[in-house]
Amino acid sequence: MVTNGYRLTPQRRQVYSILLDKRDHPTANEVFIRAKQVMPDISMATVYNCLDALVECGLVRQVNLDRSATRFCPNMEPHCHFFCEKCGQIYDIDFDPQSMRANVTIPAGFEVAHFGLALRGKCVHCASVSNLETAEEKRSGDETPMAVKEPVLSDIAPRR
Amino acid sequence: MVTNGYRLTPQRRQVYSILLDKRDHPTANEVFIRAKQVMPDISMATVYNCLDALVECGLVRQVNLDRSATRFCPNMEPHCHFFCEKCGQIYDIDFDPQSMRANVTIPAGFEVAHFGLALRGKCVHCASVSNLETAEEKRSGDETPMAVKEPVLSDIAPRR
DNA sequence: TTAAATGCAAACTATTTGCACGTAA
DNA sequence: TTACGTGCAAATAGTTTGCATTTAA
Repeated sequence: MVTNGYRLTPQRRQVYSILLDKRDHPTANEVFIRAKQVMPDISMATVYNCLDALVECGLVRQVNLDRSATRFCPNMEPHCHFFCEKCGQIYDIDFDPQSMRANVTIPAGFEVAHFGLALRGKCVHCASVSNLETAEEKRSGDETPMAVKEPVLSDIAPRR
Repeated sequence: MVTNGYRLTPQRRQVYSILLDKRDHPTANEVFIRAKQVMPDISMATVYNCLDALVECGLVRQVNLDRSATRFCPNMEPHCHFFCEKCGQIYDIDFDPQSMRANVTIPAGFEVAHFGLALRGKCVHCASVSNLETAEEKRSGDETPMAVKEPVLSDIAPRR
């Protein structure tokens, strides 16, 4: 019998279960490492295949926030991602796509399938740490300041 | 004299001017190809260096929408990106980050530096084309339907 | 004068592909 | 039974790095 569809293989179960387990937005490589602990013979190609299948099936989302590796998220509830620029952690944050939609005027003829909101900044932990550091610097006052780059390129002008 | 900052080199001018020219969200490689036409000796490493410098200076944004190469955008006005899943084109769309912000409840202690909204779907052009195709199929009715993947993985369950 | 930028090549990381074999449906 | 999935290895992207030389400030 031709199923003409995705098959439920042990590898796909395993990969999905790994994503559901810690929900820490792992990269394909991290999934691979965790999967190997249970299925020593699994290959990277299979991990990508499984992840892609899960995405296609609408069970998993891809998260692309910067130039680094794609991360995977099994949370299909409406939510957005907060990326901590200090520690690299990704956090899920609730939001209402309905009200979001109301704030964007889609040009006529465009068909929107998905809304993706990404926030960047400092997470609770990193924010409190760097606030502490700032406070300490102010108190002691003898910190060698890190070389700060002056954006002199600001006065750049396009060539006529 | 120590400038302690970014230098305004011909290469950086050129790269920035390329981004401003067509505003079509090119990848680093596309910028490289265009730059070579004017500066045959420019290298890929320099293109990345220039792009990164422009980003650091707040003149350019990086756009990461999927697993493919990072794209670069010289539009620093508040806007979001619409990614056409059919043709791959990226469009800038206006939006108001203020009202957006009001719709997301940031957990206590998190410091948000940037809001990034990404939309996916079909652009005007691709939407009209596929609507035409759908209409044709309905009329003729003898189209061999493309093999549709049944997401049988939907009933997947995490291992206990 | 000199720290920063360039060009080149080599290194790396992320992802994809081809193919023989295995297996879910 | 058979189209789809797996594992392995090799191939491709995409991006980064080390280093000798050049250059903006």
